[in-house]
Amino acid sequence: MSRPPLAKEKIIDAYVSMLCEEGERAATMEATAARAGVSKGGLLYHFASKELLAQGAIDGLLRTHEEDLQHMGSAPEGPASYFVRTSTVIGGELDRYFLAVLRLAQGGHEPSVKALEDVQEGWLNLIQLEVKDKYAAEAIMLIGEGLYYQTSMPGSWSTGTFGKDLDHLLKQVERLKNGN
Amino acid sequence: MSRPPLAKEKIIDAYVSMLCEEGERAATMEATAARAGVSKGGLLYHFASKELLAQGAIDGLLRTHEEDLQHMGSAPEGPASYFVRTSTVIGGELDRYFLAVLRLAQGGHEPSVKALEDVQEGWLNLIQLEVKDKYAAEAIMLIGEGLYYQTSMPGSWSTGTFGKDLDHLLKQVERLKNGN
DNA sequence: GTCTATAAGTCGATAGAC
DNA sequence: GTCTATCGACTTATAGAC
Repeated sequence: MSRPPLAKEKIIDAYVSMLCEEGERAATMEATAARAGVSKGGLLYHFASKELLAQGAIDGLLRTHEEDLQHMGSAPEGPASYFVRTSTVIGGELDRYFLAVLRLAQGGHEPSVKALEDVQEGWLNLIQLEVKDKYAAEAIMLIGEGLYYQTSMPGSWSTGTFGKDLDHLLKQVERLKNGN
Repeated sequence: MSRPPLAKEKIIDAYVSMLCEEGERAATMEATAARAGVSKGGLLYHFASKELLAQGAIDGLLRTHEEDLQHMGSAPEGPASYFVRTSTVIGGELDRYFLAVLRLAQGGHEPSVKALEDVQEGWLNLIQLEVKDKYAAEAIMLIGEGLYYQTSMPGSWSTGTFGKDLDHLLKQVERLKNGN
């Protein structure tokens, strides 16, 4: 896990951080290089184009997403509650990659849109294993996505209206889980 | 309502359309001028900076949002269902302004983030008049925002997974509205 | 009011020294 | 591997003709 040259990881980390904290427009190759502590030419040795840099962020998302599905599938509270609960907690490795790729997707980057669709499908499949009512499962998915919509607002890292009411929100999820 | 010079409206309309259809990055002043049928210099006579152009889009959002609150408050189905239902219907004047300002906000534009917070607060207040349970109202808001999260994906204009299941989704909203 | 021309700066990417 | 230097394209904004 720590074999590849250190510089590559530092660059991806800097790129993802800039996407999360300052948006896609600010995440230029020059700014990324400066934050990673290398020169622009040094960055381009490891990532020959901006497209390859974006692909690096997508790879990180898919890798951490697979790990997350393991945790979600074996969570004592069940996949649905696990999903909604972790939708509000920003700061983990998966969240950082997710938000970074979300920013790329919202900027029109097609491979990022595709990656997010795959991630979303993985979540929905697990939730539907627990919540048999298809439309209740979809409503729960939308609540989680609504929370991501909020955290995707620049400057509002985990300061959303709903973060502090998480326990009450999970009760609403319980009501959706238990059919009429 | 139709007093101000026609060119200004054409320019705002072109700017909003480009934000919606091709994203923030493509909505340059040059491209906006071309789409509005004026030259770059002609555009800058009406909007002296890109910031003022963005403010024009925000003004359009706040104006149409006030009109929407009237409809939402007097909707026979109630504000909550009206809100979720109209979250999936893209194409109206408000939706265009909302999506345009959302793109600006996601690009890090602070005045747009502030405007969206105000719009969101207006919606939540109306929903809470109907749905007394505060947390049920918040869950309904999140479902609507989850739908907006999907429509905010470039290239997926109203082709989301949930658009065709709207009737079933509204039944889930009904369950949240009627307390336990 | 609307245009052309251009200034001034930034972006991604290349070339070549060390 | 990492750097400096620089190119060509693009973006916002200004100046001034009509």
